[in-house]
This record gives sequence, C-alpha cells and structure tokens, in this order.
Amino acid sequence: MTKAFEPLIREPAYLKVFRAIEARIADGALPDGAHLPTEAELCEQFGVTRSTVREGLRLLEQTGLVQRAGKKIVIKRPDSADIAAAASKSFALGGVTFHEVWDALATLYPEAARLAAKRLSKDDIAALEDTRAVLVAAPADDHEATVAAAVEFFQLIARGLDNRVMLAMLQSLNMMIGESLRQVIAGAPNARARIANAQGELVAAFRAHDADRAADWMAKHIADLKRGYVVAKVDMNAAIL
Amino acid sequence: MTKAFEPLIREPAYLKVFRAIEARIADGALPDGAHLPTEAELCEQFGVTRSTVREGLRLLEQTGLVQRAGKKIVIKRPDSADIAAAASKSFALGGVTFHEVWDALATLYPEAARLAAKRLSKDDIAALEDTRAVLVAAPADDHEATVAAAVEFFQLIARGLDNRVMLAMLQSLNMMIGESLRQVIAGAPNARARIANAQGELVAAFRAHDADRAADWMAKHIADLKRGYVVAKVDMNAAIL
DNA sequence: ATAATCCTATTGTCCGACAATCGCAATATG
DNA sequence: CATATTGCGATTGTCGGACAATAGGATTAT
Repeated sequence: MTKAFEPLIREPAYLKVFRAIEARIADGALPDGAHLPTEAELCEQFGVTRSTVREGLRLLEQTGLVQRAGKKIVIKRPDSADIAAAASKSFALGGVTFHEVWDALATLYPEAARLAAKRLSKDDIAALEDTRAVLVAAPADDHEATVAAAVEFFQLIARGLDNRVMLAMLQSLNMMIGESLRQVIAGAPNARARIANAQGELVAAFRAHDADRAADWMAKHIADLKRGYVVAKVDMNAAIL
Repeated sequence: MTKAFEPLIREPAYLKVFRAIEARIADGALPDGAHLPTEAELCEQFGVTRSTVREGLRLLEQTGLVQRAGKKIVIKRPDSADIAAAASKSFALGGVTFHEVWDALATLYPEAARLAAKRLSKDDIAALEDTRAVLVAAPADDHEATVAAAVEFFQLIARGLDNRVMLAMLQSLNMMIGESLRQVIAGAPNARARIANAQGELVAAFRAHDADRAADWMAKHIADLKRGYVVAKVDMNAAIL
C-alpha cells in the first residue's frame, strides 16, 4: 500500500520565528542596518508569546544576523570577520593542531601572496610598510606588539585580495597565526628580525608586481614559522589553545 | 580625578548560562556525546528560571555545540562540515559573487591537488574513480546526479588531505561549487564530458603522485568551470543563490 | 520474543508580572 | 542659547507557574 500521507513536519515555533526573520533578511526585505520591531510587536505579528519570540531571537543573535545596539536589535549580515571568528573558534574547539594550521598556511598563503602581487594597490603596499615599521619599532621584549604587527601584516594582504571568500578564509587562519606566534616569539630570540626581513622582501616583491618572488618569500616566511616552532619546542601535534 | 571604580560588567543571565556550558565543553568536562541534564536540572544548578536556561540553550544550539537527539541534548563539537555549512550560508547571505567563489577555487584548489598527489591513499584514489564512474554513468539529462558526482569528487579530494582546517575551507567552497555547477550544466552541453575527462587526468596524476600534473589539471578543471559560466551566460558578478 | 499499551518525565508554549535599563523628552543650569 | 540633569515611558531581562504534546521507558498482552 502506498503511503497516503506525507509525514508532517512539526517544527518548534521558535524555529519558525527564526526562519521567518532569517528569510526576510536573506531576501532583502530587512536590509542591513534596519532594526527589528520590539519583542512585543513580534509577538503580535507571529501570534506567539514573548518567551517563544525571545528564543528565536537568540538563534538569530548567535547566527550573527542581528546585533544588539543598545536596546534595539539591528540587522547585520555576517561579514568576513564574523565568519572567520566563528570558524576559528570552532577549529579551536575541535582541537585543531599546530601542524594542521601550519599546513594550511603553507598551502594557501604563498598563492595568496601571488595574487597580492597582482592586486595590491599602492595604498595597500604603503599600509604594509607602515605595519612593518610598527613591528620594527616595537620594543624587543614587547611580544604582544610584535605578534599584533605580524598578524596585521597578514590581514592587510588578505584584505588586499579583494575577494570576500578568500578574505574570510585567510582571516580565520590569521587569528590562529596569532596563537601560534605568541608561543613562538617568546622562545625564538631572533624571530622578530626574521619576520621583519621576510616582510621587507614581500613588500618589495609586491611593489614590483613579481608574483613568483612574492610566493617564494611567503613560503619562506611560513617555513620560518615552523622553524620557530621547533626552536620554541612547540609540539606540532598539540591543539592550538 | 582618577576613576574610583571599574565599570562593572553586567551580562544577561542567559549569556552566562551559555558561556558556562560552552566552557565545560571546551575544557572537555562535557565530552562529545555526553548529554546535558534536563532543563529543570539546569535551572536548579544555575539558579535561574527555565526561560533563561532555554535562551541559553538556543545559543548553544545555533553555535553547533549541542544537538537535539530526540528529547535529549547531546554535546557535539562542530566538525568541518558544520563549519563549512555555516560559512557558506554566511557567504550566500553576504551576496558573494560567482567571481569571488571562482577566484577562490582557482587559487586554492590547484594547491590542494598538489597536496592530494602526495597524500591520497590508494583507497582514496579508488573512491575517486568510483565517483567518476558514477558521473560517467549518470543519464545525460540528469543534471542533479552530475552535479552531485562532480561535487563528491571535490569532497573526496578535500577529505584526503588529512587536514581539518583545509577540509573545512575546501568543503565550504564545494558547497558553493554545487550552486555554480547547477547553473552551468544545464546550459553547457558537453560539460559532463569535459568534467569526466579532467577527473580522469586528475586520478592518473594522483596515482602517479605527480603533484605538478595534478595541479595543472586541476587548474584546467577550474578554468573549464569559468568557461561554463560564459557559455551558460551566467553573470559573474551576480550573487550566488 | 515481539508487539501493543500505558505512564511519566521532559519539552514546547503560554500567561502574567516586575525590576532593571535605555532612550528620549522635559527641565534645570551655566 | 547651549549644555547638563532629571524624570518618564517603553522595552528588555528575569521570574514563577501552568498545561498540552510528546518521547522513551515500563508494562502488559499476544
């Protein structure tokens, strides 16, 4: 006998609230920056109680689709930074290892550098030099400043690629680079000098639009990071954070 | 006058509930597969009401840290697929264009293929051939089967790299490849034959552990996708989905 | 042993209430 | 007149209790 009825889908009301609002955001009915009606109004519109609406709102909130600005809830589509932050948090929870992160860096970043050599604007390159200057100027014992400048250098490259997909991916790597570097820099005395040198060569390659050279130096730069691990005696198979 | 008091941090209780449980998951106190106590018990432990607990649970839920299995809530750390799904959904919401996705594919996948040539096991390669066989065997007018097989081929490569970071990134690209291909295949008659050919060459390169050849054919494979866009008259600057 | 039935714990939803807080308007102050 | 202060109202955060629906386990019947 053939089935007479479809299994009827029952979804909690709070999920329906979530999806309804999500759909409006997706189709542009609720544009970026618009603010949601008050909870009471949503109750009325959806015909559910405030508790239910609030559970739905919590889902939206965590998805990164809305943000509380003071008392109002404003629509904000997730940008690259949001995606990257969520991803790297998940990676950390998943116990991703130094080796996996480094491996990804070594695979992706030389190609990113290759693109950067073609795409970075003069302003982008100037910003890179500024950041390099900050790194060079940082006190030798201020590891945090060194890490910050090194990461910012990567960030600038990622942003200069003019591609939100790659930006999000590289950005999530960048956040994890930060964690890695923190552990390396304290234990590897001349790390900062080596970083500064690599950055200098990279900037020169970018300026010359020399993709091969940029990729090459980026590969060296990343390889150096691994050497840093060894010197600092970091276990490559340990989880980051 | 110097400030006499720190600004005291006040966080909604439902956020504290969320963070408390999240922390327990992060530090391993709540291992994967464990199940959370009932809402009533959580109320008691945290000293808040059920509404509050539930709002916290909704946050956990959307973060992907827990999953409802029937009535119980079980702990489940987000895996690569979760990260990829969340990321590609965000990309879609952000209006990422075909061009951005293709650009990322063209940048990342040849390098992935290079790694794959070194890392894929015999079983991995056999699975690739099986998938290719499925694609070849699919009826010419069954676009969906063709898309599925083509995407699965990419999935197998990504999984074979043995790196969760790269897996998550490639996987999110794969999900978007699906969207792209769907639009291309209907409009590009011999797309399937070209895909099958590229897949064959890739498998051969993998089998020979020839990284350069693998990267080369992958680049061609991706370039073909762009030609498909042109033939199918897809606007590269249009948003995916 | 398997299938059908009942029970109970738990979830999903609702209602009503109140304190805390934010935004804004009305007011006071210079 | 411009700026700071105060007060008010709307809105959120939290509470407590309530009830129907349901999933899962225990119990009974086949």
